[in-house]
Amino acid sequence: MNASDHDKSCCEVVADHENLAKELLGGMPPEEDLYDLADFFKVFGDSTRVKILYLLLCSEMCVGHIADTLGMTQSAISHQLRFLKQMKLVSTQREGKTIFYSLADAHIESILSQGYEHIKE
Amino acid sequence: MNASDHDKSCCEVVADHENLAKELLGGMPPEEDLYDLADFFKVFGDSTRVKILYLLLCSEMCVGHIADTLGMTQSAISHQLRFLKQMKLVSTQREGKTIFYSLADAHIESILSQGYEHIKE
DNA sequence: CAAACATATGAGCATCTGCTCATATGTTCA
DNA sequence: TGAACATATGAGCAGATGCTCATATGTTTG
Repeated sequence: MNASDHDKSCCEVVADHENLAKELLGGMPPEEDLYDLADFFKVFGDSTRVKILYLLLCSEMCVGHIADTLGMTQSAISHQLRFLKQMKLVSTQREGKTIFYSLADAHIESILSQGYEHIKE
Repeated sequence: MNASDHDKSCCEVVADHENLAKELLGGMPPEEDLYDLADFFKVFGDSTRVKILYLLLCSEMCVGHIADTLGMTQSAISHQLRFLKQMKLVSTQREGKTIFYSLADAHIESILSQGYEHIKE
């Protein structure tokens, strides 16, 4: 069975099923935003990145320090930080040889804590 | 360079670097919770699932109707709904042959909207 | 019970992801 | 300038992911 085979009689009686679909789709953000949104949440969908974000919630940190604290390689952390930076969740500040990473978005803490509330139910 | 090779002198002077790491790790949720948290956010990290959640935000819907509205196969949607159910984001209610899915968590709307705020900056 | 309908599920496959390894880039200081 | 340090990055690989296709399960109705 593919997308167009659904017998609409299963749901409440609706005069024009196609128009309802359009109406529902019209009520949500545009397609492109939904992709961006999914990409944004992908950031939080990996435990390494979540750990990094939690660390940065306490204070800004350099790459090597994050790697040490999490017991991971500098390379792995650096790759993830690049991703976090692309997604504008962290920002950097160079001081000599070292580069400090810090959170760049105010929503992060509340998003994390709301997710945490969910899994703790 | 691996995790233990980092020369701690790059950061602020800290008396006992290892203890600081433990302290930072102690300030965040336990390892297992962080995995659960990442798994939770993984749900929002796919545009198909985000679309489903947005639809269910409007009203409960049956599988075939969701598939139709999104222009995807019944199978694809059913697989995703199973995942959403496992993660306790949706719940089901059978009425005869059809099964209605609805949101099962109050955090979903605010998590989605905070994510949306972020990408709209 | 058999046919029709709604949904669920397992296998298979192409793509994506997150790591490692080696190496490059950039900075400081002797 | 060259050595040491901090970070970035590209290639490659194993495992995860999201779909399709075929089929199974469950429900209603003739």
